[in-house]
Amino acid sequence: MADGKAKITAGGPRLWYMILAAQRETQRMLAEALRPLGISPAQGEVLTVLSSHPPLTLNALGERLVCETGSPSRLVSGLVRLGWVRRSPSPDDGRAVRLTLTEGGHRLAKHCLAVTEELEAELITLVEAPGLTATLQTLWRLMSHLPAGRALKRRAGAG
Amino acid sequence: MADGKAKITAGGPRLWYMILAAQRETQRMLAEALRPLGISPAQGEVLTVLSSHPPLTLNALGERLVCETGSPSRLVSGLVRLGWVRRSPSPDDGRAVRLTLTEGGHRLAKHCLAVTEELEAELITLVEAPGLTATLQTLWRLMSHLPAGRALKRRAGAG
DNA sequence: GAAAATTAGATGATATATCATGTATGATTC
DNA sequence: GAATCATACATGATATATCATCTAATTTTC
Repeated sequence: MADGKAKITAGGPRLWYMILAAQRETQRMLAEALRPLGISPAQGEVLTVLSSHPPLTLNALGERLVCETGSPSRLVSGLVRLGWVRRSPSPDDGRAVRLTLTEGGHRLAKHCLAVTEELEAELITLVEAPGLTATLQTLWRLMSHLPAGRALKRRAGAG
Repeated sequence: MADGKAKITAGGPRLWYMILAAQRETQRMLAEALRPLGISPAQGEVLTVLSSHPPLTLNALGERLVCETGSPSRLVSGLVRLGWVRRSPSPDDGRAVRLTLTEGGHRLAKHCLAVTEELEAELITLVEAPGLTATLQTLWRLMSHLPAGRALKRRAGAG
């Protein structure tokens, strides 16, 4: 089986394994690229979402994350401990928590975004853009009605 | 941003998040489909690889798995405990372990493969096949030189 | 306005993934 | 053939992801 000729039918790599492999590898690359910043890919996702949105509650943050499903308490706790995120009580709901970035958190989020974009650009040139665009469109169509896809949609929606 | 128009450039969903979202969702579906069989997606991967290959050592198995990188000792231990896999000493290398499926393991592997193929067929019709083919080819090109992609290649190679 | 239902978040438990270390066997070198 | 090195696997530690449970606060219902 030569490159670019993976069969989808029985015997060829299953769809899952292709997707899983892609996830593992990109995760690895991203983890390596973010290591100098001292954060994990999941933490980076939280920082970038918080930096591009008005203050979010834990729940609203969770609705915009792909890396975790429920309310990302522990993920956020780590970032609070590192000093990048602030937890404050929500003014209008005693149950809710208001999440904001600290000064350093904002700087780090920018840095993280820059690293991510650079790595992504490398990757895109690596695989020739037109095909990748089609790929992403297909993936998007595949998932736009599933939880993880809706998380991305919410994120895009609110700017 | 409408369906099928996800931008890859800044502001649109990042490549990672699309891939991560696809992985999370397909993982969820597969886990649900395999739950009646009492195995996880990772365990299912081990079973199907073992069923289509001559007896493998732990190391050789690891080289053909996407779900884990190193030597999947613990993953296999679970399957041994369940009675689906047999660990025996390798005849020609005192360090190595020879992994084979038990009778029940073979049956379960077949069952697992059937479930997987059915689910995949559903998914493929769900997203219209031509685009998906292109997607998989692109993913394959993206990863054929990375560890996870090589694992798939080894698997395809040895039949 | 009191009781019931819902919601936000924290937390414990389990499974999984990654990294590092340890131990025994085999291969290499001299 | 003894010492060194590499390999196969197991295992401990840590981080992460998922599920279930628990508490406190809000909303709903009557």
